[in-house]
Amino acid sequence: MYVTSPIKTIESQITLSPGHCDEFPSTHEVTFREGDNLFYTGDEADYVYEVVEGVVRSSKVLADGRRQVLNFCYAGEMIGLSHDSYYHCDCDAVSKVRVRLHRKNAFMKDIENDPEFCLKLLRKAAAEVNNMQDHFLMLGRKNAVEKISSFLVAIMDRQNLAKLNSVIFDLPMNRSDIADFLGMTIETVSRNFTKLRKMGVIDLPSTHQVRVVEPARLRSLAENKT
Amino acid sequence: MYVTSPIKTIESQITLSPGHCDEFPSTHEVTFREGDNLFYTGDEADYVYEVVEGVVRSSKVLADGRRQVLNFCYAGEMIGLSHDSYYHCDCDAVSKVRVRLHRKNAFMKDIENDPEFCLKLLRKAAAEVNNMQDHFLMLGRKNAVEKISSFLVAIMDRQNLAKLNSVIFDLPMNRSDIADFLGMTIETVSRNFTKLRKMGVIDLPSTHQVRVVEPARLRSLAENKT
DNA sequence: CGAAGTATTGACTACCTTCAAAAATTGTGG
DNA sequence: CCACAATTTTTGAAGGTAGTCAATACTTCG
Repeated sequence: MYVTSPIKTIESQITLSPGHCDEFPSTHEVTFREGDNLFYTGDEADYVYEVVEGVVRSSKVLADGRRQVLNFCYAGEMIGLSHDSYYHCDCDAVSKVRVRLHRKNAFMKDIENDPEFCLKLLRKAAAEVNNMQDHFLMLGRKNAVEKISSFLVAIMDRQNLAKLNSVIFDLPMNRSDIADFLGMTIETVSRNFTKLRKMGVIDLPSTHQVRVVEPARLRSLAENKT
Repeated sequence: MYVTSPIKTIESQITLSPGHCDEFPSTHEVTFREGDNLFYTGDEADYVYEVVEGVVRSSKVLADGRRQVLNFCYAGEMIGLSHDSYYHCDCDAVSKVRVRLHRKNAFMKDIENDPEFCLKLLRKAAAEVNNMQDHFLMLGRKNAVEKISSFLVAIMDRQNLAKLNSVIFDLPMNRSDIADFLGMTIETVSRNFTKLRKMGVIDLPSTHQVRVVEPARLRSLAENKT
């Protein structure tokens, strides 16, 4: 037996479809409002979360409060699969969120009983590692414009908006989330959104919407200085 | 049947022991000299590499030459397990290196035939994702001193030197490698090694050796400003 | 409509980078 | 083993990008 919707991600990014885990009601849905916490670092990792609707944010925080956003999880993705029995990041709702909770016990049993499922997960984990390595390159080596550009390109690619000439999409997260994801400040994020707008590469119909006017140019800005 | 030495890492970090893959001579050893390339981005990923001796470096490079070192692999660790049929990073010998090559076909077969092995790999992948997330925090949010401190602490922990009061160990990689791993320049790396030395936290018997005089202080510097 | 929160813009600062030179280390040939 | 060249590392000085602090504008929500 399989659940209906696709399952994704370890710590938010491993994609598997179709999912497993419902011999019993080992699965149930919960709703969170914007800003609500799903789990904290150190909590017992009893569940694996599958985002059904909305966007969640995972993050780590230093003792003095500096925060790094690790990922934004969209519908169809999973978060909270840990290598041990505790969560290793905080997880919060960026928007109103509906999630399906999978009991970890049942989930792990499914993996053990289905080698193909396990292998698929492993392959997705490797793909995820590769994605994260690209993020390393961005955090470590790209400047502000390149970071913002990369961020927007990544969203386009993730939502299969890559091939369109001009695209408009939502940014459910606020400037603070973006800043903490890209390793910069909200001011620098804002300044560089403005910069891209003034360059004519993007337009900002509202603070939570982006129209990419010149996708090709944005893509080249994401990698090189121009 | 199992190979004798422990196997580690997907893209260098997933640890499994004991390893598999030797029903046939699907495994053989090769030696590389310092600076030699093991594989490049885009090469056919025919082998999974297990480091037996020495240290290898994986990295990604932007079009204009900016480089991000992704990881340093020590003896017992593996690199080159890709989610598809190509490598996604460059891999080079930091020192003289002996590696055991595992044919990918055989390796994958082993995974398929041994659910326990696969699950172990998956768990290690999740642990690795968590490690990489900590690296996100470092690249995105830590300053120069904190980066150098974190780097040294990570090496100590990796080599189980954590509990000693004063430790001395080798740094096989050069300043340029460290800079590209931590997302800074060689000058900043050098200046901050000097800074930590002048603070009395570490000593530098040679450019490729570090003595940690005050491990506890180094550890606190790795996370907070002091 | 007013208050609170978020985003943008501006002025100034700081940290890291860049450019440059000196010092130290490594490698090579006599 | 030493001398010299090449490379790497360290140190110095100047400059730039992003950060900080502060004020204004915009949005959201009661």
